[in-house]
Amino acid sequence: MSSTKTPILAASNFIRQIIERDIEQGTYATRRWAGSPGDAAYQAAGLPDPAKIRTRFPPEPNGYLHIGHAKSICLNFGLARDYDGVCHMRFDDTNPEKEEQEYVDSITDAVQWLGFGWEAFGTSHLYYASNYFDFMYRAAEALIQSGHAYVDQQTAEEMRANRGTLTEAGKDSPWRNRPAEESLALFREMRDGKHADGSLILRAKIDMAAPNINLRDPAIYRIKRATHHNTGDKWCIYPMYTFAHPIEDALEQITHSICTLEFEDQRPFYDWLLERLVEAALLAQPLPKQYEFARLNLTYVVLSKRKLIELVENHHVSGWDDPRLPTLAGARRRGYTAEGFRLFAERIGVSKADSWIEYTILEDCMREVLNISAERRIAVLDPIKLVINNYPENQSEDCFAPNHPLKPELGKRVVPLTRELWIEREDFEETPPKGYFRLTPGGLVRLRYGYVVKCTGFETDADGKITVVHCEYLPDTKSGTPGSDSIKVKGNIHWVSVNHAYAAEVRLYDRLFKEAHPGAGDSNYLDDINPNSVKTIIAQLELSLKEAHAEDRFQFERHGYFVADRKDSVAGRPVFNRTVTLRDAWQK
RNA sequence: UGGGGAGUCGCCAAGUUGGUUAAGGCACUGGGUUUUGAUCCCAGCAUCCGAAGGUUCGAGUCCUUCCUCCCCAGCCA
Repeated sequence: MSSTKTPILAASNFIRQIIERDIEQGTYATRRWAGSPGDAAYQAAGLPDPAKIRTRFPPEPNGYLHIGHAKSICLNFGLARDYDGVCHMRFDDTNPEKEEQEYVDSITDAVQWLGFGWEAFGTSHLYYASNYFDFMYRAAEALIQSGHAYVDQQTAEEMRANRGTLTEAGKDSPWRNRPAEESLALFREMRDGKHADGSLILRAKIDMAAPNINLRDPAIYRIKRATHHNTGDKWCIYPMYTFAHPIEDALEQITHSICTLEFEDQRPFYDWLLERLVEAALLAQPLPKQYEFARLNLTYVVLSKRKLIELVENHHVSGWDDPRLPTLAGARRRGYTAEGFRLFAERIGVSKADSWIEYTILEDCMREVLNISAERRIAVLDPIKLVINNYPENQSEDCFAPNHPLKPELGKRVVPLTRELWIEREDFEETPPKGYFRLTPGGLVRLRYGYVVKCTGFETDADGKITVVHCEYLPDTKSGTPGSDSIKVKGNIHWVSVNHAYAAEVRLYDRLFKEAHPGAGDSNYLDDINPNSVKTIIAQLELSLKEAHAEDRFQFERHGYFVADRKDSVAGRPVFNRTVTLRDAWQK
């Protein structure tokens, strides 16, 4: 009947095909691994690498991870898992001005929360680009000595001007052909702090007329006096991403270096650099290869770092973990599950085509996972009182509600029925629209897990707003008793005993943006913010919910999936966040 | 109007070297089950693969031309 639908089966994609081909052809079979990252000589002394492939997830610790990163994480770690390889957790921390320890902590948390780890073949594979600064420096000197790099002293403005344009070739720097010894001496002075920030820069010497702008002598090492979160003040020069990343991959014996499309133009430099370092005997073949895939675009969401920061700093949301934010920290508070994200990642696939995934796909994945895993509970979110006039006062009767309709082994729990109950305001209509089959004057409806009742009247306040609904119950119709369904009713509404309820704070979240493409065209994405993205209410919950622990997830029957907020819940007084509603085929 | 990529059903996405009727998922539409208008089950859903030509017995898969979209001119990653 149910649960066999969720198994996550990996679909074919171009990256898997490349990996399968490489494994079949033994492309990386000769690699050796000495137990940790290192240069050619070090690795050569190692054993054949037990990992069939090595991938890596290389975030810069300068922000929080979001749903887009989840795609990359699932891809890289998932590939390693599926092909007997390992995925390195690597912080690409080459720019000390932007990076902080706080971010590395939140990132490792998020990756582990998603269900992945970096312990494999007996060791941890948590690495930092900054741990390779010594090697990078060595590689830079080797490049200078082989005539493949030089120290330029043009200003940033001059460099930009001489880079040319998309259609015009650039001009050689006047310092381009200075002797290698001179560049070497200058580079060492840069390292030794003898020059001001920005006054000198190390550039690769390739071709100022290259049609690919990234090959027009790209900057590879800059002077930047900043305290690094990891290396402190040891260095005042830092490598650029362009230079550092290929080296990081090579030192770690990465086989498949998977990144997003915008790095495609960078690949020729990636290969050029590594080949030069092989010539310098610093690295050995086979070299890692870079492959690019399309980053995730999700409707009704913004994923750009700049916009996320703006939303947080300008208090459009409560913080980086606001449940409305697409950050992993936010999604977690919202109640989204790691398994749901993994399902999502497989479901959307991997390709090179720019695409926009409909947000409902993500929600569906969460529903699919939660439907199987979440126990059911009863919650009245917008209460009005229902009085059963023919039911004795001071009487209480046990009704039995299954904890999970798909898993009878989880048993049932007792919910007490009394004369006065809370029911959902929308479950009563004085003048029902066509097709409405809940409570109406004179109509019958079943109190879920209890009796069938007949509406006998209702009360309103001065504004005509319904305050109390009256009914009478039919004694022989109690759920679970013989003949209880002799009277068929289509409507089935939930309820909570007034005397046995837990009045709790519940946050009803909706999407943060009301437009599928926030800020599309000339509009400002901030103007597309949904003013009703959260509604905080006091709901009447069945008493058992009072004991819920932070991050416990439930399906509130007929409403949706909710989670006890991991931040604001207190023992004995949990607060709930709505993760996602149930599907609703009833259009009102 | 330089370079690099991408265009297969509303949204994703398979489609190995050209070979019967173009996978699958989501959405949608019918029908069934159901004490959640949920779930689940069944059925339907591209004569067509950005366009136009061409090669071939045969093309989404090869060739030509064209169109559209994305990325690149940080001492960011």
